[in-house]
Amino acid sequence: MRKKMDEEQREINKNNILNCTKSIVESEGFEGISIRKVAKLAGYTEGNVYNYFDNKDTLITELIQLGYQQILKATMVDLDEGLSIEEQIIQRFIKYTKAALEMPEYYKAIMFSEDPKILEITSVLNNKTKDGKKGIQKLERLIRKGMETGEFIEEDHTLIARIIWTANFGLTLRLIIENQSNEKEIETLIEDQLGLFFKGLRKRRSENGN
Amino acid sequence: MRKKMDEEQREINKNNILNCTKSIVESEGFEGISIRKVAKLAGYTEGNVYNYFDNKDTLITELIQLGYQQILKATMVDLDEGLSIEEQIIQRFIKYTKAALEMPEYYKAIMFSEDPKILEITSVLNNKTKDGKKGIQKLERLIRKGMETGEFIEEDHTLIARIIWTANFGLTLRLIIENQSNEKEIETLIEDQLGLFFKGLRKRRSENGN
Amino acid sequence: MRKKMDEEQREINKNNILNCTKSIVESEGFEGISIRKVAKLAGYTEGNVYNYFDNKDTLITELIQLGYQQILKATMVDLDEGLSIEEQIIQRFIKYTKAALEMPEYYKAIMFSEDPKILEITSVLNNKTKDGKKGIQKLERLIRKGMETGEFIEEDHTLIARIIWTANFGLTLRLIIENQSNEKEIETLIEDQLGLFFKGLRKRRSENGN
Amino acid sequence: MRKKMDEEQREINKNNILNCTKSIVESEGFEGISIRKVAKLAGYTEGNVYNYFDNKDTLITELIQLGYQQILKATMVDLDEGLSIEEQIIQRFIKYTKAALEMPEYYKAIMFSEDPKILEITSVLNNKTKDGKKGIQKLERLIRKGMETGEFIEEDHTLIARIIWTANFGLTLRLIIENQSNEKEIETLIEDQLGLFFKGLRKRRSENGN
DNA sequence: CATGAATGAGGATTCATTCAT
DNA sequence: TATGAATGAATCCTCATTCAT
Repeated sequence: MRKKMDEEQREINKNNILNCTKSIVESEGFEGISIRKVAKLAGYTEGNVYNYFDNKDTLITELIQLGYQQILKATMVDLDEGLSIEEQIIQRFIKYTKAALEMPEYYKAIMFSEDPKILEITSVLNNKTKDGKKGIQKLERLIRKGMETGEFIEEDHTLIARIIWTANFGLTLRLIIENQSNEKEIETLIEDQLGLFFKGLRKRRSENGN
Repeated sequence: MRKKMDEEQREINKNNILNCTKSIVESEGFEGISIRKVAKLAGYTEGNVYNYFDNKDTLITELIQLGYQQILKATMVDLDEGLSIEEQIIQRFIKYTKAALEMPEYYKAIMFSEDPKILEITSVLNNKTKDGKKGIQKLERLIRKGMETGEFIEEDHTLIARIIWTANFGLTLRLIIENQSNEKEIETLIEDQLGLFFKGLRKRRSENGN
Repeated sequence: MRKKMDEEQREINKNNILNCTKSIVESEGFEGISIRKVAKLAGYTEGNVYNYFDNKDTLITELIQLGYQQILKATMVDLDEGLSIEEQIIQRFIKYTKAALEMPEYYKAIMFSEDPKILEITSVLNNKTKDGKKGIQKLERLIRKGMETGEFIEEDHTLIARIIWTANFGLTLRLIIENQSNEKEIETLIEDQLGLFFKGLRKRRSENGN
Repeated sequence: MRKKMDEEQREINKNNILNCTKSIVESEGFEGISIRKVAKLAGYTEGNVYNYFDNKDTLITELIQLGYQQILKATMVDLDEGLSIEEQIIQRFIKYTKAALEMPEYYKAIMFSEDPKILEITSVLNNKTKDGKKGIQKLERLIRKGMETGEFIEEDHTLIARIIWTANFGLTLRLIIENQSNEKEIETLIEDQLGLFFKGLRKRRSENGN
């Protein structure tokens, strides 16, 4: 019982540290992280931080993993029923991008990490990684489904997923870097980019069964 | 006359410093830059670097500007004659991406800079910026031309340029971050991504009204 | 009865800690000792170590005492019968030196400690110390015996013991520091050094008065 | 001219730092050295120490080299003429040991360093090192000379030198560690130890040219 | 007895920048 | 122009020890 309390308290403290670190990242960028600042902001002694994280690197790694989960959670929310595959994909990307824009520095850091542990989650051009956790696999499945239902033309669904994902990734980054924040414009841009893709993907009647 | 020599020499020295900084960036990443290292590598004393650059920030800003020019130069090379607009665009993006992949750390730094001076050059979603220096403007012009010649359907050429540019940007970054280096694969990915866009852009006979 | 168990357990735990510390010393040197590392290696928590040792210093002192006993034990092993005093001394020194060379860092630490408690055991040039624990006293006795049996010339046996002991001490240390490990060479060096001494100590017929 | 001044000043500053470090060593032992303390004692900023020494290690290495030179200088002083080889050796060892006893902590550190650069100078059991600098080579030469002049019996002079050197080394260390400081006693001990060796080395008439 | 969080000081090192020369 | 010593603050990290639980 006591043990459980302690475990809980520990978890709370770790999260406290992580959240403080996150707020540093958002205000000063990722390179602004220092154990000093983190400790001060979290109300701990510098040394004590090391009771929760072995070193700066593992702190950062955990921070990034946490951030990625937050973005995924925001993306994986339930959608309206009855949407076409195309519409589902668009809705998901809009949610994803908006979540990213709410923690821009953080998102950049996650997506730029070359830490193998992080790349296992974030990589997109690489199929050597475990399944399940990765966002692009959801997209892949949707695209395959669209091909099966005849909504899309037959193509290499892995390739298509990569093409679309990276495109939205680039757009999201430019939105962050160029500090665009008009919600409507953002949605439009995403829709237009995806729309242009889908125009090439949609099965038209003339290609149909005749 | 002597004055002129001095000016020239000064320019040479500045470039020397910039190039040395660039090589540090490629080997140690952008955060690896320090005046100490730059000075040592360039064969100057620490203090003397400050005779050429006010401070570290201006050095970095100039460095980024230089890097962008180098990438643009590699992109703006002459192409074979007789290429369709679509082919021209694809060729340019392949060249651009390859140039970026040859200086990956550098490229990331350029594209991630939020320094206003740099953004003036690199921004893509923003039309408040100056004329001809920017790469996306060349793309815009090509797309407009393709619309005028009837190769593409009529659309907002600025928007289309942004959509395509950011897509390739995202792909390029993932190639860098995930450290993909197979030239053939890279070309194929670029071609496939752009190809999917153009599929939706190409004017087909049935849309041709005649 | 229960109390006794506790006492026993306590002793076991202390020895566990001491042995773990010893292994740290051998792998990282004496300055590598930290309560953290000791605790982790011994499977205790940091704080708990303080239930067994008042502080780092007493831990180290006890450690050194333990080490000295181990070396003495290795030295005081039974020898073949029928050896001359000279041969006995040589055999003992070889055993002693080899034992030292098997725990080099540890041996250095023991012999370099200026902690009074340790010096009580290790000192050699000082006669103010207690009785039988000390290695040099065994040597002294052997030399005196050799003088009594007529194997050696009459001399100040305390002085001779010191001379010989320190000589072997210096040799042992150089063997450790210069990392010599060839067993045969080591034995030869010890034998040669002691041999040269004994050459001056042996009673020759011409000095024998008869 | 200016350059020369600067060089000189630099040398002065370096020596200042080295001497301050030396005094820390004598008062707190070798493990007491820290850049913080050195800087404070020398009146510099912590960071500035790094303008003179690349890091703590090189500072220590230079410190040890300096110390060894000081001991050697004290040892290599001119002796009275007309001394026998044996007497010369004894005199040198007395001077050497006294010099060591005047900087005990320092001496220990030098003789215990396993830094290759230092071992090149201090090693005694190893013949792979350059000649000239090393103290034992002087001893070797004297012994060989003693053999050539017929003062000593014929033996392996390298081996004899090692035996004698390590013996005195051990004695010196015990004098330091057990904090013996009576000059007369020290001299006697050294003389007695060497004397016992020489007793076995001296050529006696009966062994002489028979 | 045992836990492990917390402290506070100290460790080496690096850095951008200034300034007298 | 050029030098490089000097500064002062910041970096990450480790440590012995204490103490409430």
